[in-house]
Amino acid sequence: MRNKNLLDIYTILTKKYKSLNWWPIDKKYHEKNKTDPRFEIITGAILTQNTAWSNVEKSLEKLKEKNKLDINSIIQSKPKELSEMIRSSGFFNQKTDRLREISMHISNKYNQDLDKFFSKDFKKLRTELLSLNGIGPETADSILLYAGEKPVFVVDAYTKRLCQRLPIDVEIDYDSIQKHFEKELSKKYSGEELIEVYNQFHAQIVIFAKEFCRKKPVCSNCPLSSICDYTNKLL
DNA sequence: GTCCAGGGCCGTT
DNA sequence: AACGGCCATGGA
Repeated sequence: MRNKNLLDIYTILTKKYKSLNWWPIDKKYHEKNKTDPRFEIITGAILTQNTAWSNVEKSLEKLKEKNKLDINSIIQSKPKELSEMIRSSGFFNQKTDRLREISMHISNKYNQDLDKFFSKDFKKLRTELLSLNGIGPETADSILLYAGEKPVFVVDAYTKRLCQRLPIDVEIDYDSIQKHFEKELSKKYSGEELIEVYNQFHAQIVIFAKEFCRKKPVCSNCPLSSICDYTNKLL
């Protein structure tokens, strides 16, 4: 049976993983420093590009130690200082440029005001994000969904792998997969609830793929084995 | 020691 | 349009 139903998959994964707190932010830091917590998500989205989150956490801690986790501080920091603080995230020279570029953009065009930034029509905002050097579709969509709370489904390497293995009948490119997920999920959900489903489902897929649907799959005890062709082929 | 992680860009076919 | 090389650290 090809073309697995996304709603079925979501139901199964929700049963297993309950409610995930996927993109934690340090609320206390931002309350104390009167900084915008959404910028921590923007920063994390860039730092985690092809990088383990554990390495990103170290960088975020360093930025917080030095009270630099805000747009203005990033702009004011010397590039060398900044790249040293985010060293643990890897690709630190590029990521320094990328953090500075998006910070400059939000500063120049929105006066460093993320309320203004995110109040823009999110489809236009997506195009705008993609025009920045170093912001590709996944980073843009992570920012839109997790910081902006916009109804945008985030696709990543794990989502692609899941689609190939189950399989889900869709072209394996970012936009096709995203469209398919958004179309299917918005049949059942809407508004705030849809946003929460996008949030949870993406998080579930990442956790699930790390645990079971790895490059070398661990199919024993996989919660999706009953509907996965890949598993059944192996057996 | 090797592999790879919550990508994206740029140059070559 | 598709593909390969490149960017770099730290944990498994």
